[in-house]
Amino acid sequence: MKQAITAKDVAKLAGVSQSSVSRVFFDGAKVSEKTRAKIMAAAEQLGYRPNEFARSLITNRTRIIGMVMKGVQNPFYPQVLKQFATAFKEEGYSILYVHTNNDEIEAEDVETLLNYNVAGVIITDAAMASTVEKQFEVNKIPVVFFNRKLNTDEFYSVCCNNVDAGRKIAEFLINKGATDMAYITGDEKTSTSRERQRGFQEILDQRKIAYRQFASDYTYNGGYQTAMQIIGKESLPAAFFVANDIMALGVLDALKNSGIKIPEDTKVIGFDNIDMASWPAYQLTTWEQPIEKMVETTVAYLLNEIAEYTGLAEVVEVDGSLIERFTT
Amino acid sequence: MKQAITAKDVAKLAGVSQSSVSRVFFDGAKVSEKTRAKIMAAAEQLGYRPNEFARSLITNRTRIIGMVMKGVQNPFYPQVLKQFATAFKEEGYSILYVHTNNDEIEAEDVETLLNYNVAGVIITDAAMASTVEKQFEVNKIPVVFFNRKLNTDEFYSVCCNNVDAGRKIAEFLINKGATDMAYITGDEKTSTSRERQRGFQEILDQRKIAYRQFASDYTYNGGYQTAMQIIGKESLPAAFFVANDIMALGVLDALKNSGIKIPEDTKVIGFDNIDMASWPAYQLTTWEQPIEKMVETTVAYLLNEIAEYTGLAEVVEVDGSLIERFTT
DNA sequence: CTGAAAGCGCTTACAG
DNA sequence: CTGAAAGCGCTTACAG
Repeated sequence: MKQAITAKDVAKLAGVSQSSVSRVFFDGAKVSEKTRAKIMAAAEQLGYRPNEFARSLITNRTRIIGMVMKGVQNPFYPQVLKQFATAFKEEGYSILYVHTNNDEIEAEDVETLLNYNVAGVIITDAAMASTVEKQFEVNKIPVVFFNRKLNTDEFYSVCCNNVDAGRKIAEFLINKGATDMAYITGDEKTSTSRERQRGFQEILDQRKIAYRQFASDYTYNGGYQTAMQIIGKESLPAAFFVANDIMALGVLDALKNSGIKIPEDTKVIGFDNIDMASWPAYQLTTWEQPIEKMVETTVAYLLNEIAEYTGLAEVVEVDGSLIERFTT
Repeated sequence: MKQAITAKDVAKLAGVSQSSVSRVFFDGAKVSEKTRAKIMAAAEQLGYRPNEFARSLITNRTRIIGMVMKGVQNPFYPQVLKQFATAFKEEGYSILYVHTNNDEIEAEDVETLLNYNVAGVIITDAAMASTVEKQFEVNKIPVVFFNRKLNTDEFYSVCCNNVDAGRKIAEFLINKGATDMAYITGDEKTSTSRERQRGFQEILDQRKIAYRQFASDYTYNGGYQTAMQIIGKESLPAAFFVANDIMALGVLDALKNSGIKIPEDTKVIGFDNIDMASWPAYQLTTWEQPIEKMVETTVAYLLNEIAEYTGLAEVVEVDGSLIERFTT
């Protein structure tokens, strides 16, 4: 009842074979201009669209990209999703959105991706077990970790240059005159949090500047709570480097609520440059992640791998840049 | 090369027919426990998964829900996306994410949805031309407008009870002693903005309370700019009803930046109850949209229509509730 | 309960 | 360049 119009119908109306209809709608096939015109006219009249499933069944490939996301509460990710959706639409690919509730991508989600035989997979903030990895590999489905690096070097991964950003941030704060500093971590299982920390601490150690670290979780509430605990118990550091913006906003609110003046009493710098960082209420100095470049890189890689699978594993690091506002 | 394992392979290993393998993996088909066990064992050993495309081709239905979104910059929508993804995953459905850049859903996006023969469509903040409507109808694809109501009554639509919420908000502010009020609109093409306004103004008119209206656009920056213009030129109203939260935050920041005390000098109430509304920096009084109930209603409707298409068009309005914080 | 067979709507060698 | 035909991996009447 659904999908009433098939290539056969078009063929009949146009007075040609079904194969010719197929050729018109399949890129790369040859048809004479004359038959093409006849077929296009008939197709238009009937409202024909090729059945994507029949097509996928026979070609054994799809034009679907699996997008695995977890942290939609962080505005960074909706932004990323939007950009991927837009970029892939231009290339004729659609997005299968898979929301995972776990740190690690769930078996069920992998099933979904494999069932739909996705052309490629982008994983934004989840990890992946090595058994899962094998499944994608066996099926020659390229996978990109976006904004995450795994411990193994068996994956293609697109990140901001986090270590270097940490270094630059340290130097920036030193130049601002900060003499002791605190790093508020994100989820410590993530490469992003660890690498930002590494670069940051490296410079402070070199310059013999006091370094403290407080564990948090990449959420607004986490940042708020962590800052409150510091304010209650510890001396105030001269500057905070907070592992991402949304958490930095929490830190900022906690400090302000406690009557601490920014940037006079202490300074705060975040990471990501989400929209809110530029809001008048915050005016957060931060490190901009080059989302566009990261997305471009990811799309280019996936399209290449789709065209010819190589399984290339590599970590691509794109440079971000400091955005100075009023919290430093 | 991909999708190496088919039902045939499993059948061979289990010593049964391919039809029996199919029956084991197709809900509702009957197989004896004995053959089922044999087949399951073989399937597990080989890592068999039914090919979703072959399945869809023959049954002429899919387990894909098309999700059309525009405004991912408003944190309300990522929240909605997450809840839909989670709810549909439980039902065995996947989400095809379609990002539209237009107010009206684009022809290209409709093509995508039709090509994938989606089982149902959810449209969150875009409109739809009537030609498009027909296409879904002809294909018996159920469509839900989520948080939007169209001018025509030809669609199923799930909303918060916006008119009533507007009334309640007016009464609430009157009880707080506000004697003249302003409504800051969202995008005026949307039903949500107009209906919230209607209920709000209705009560003010009844009580003969001064009402002003300022056009804005549902974004943070829009709220900020609109408030700034009011502050420059107009007398300050005793209370603002701002058509959504993200814009209310902009209004709040503009007021605060201008040295206006809240809730003493003026009051502000938003709409949605996004996470940020509860942040210490804002503590925004707002109207909570019952996302969960709205999602449940939508999912239930779609599953019904998928099971048996009726094309039922109805506007379902779910009641929200006032969340009082410190801006009123 | 089970198997053989038709058929879903396409793509793609293979002839002509 | 074009058509007839095989086949992708399933579901589903139809017999037995």
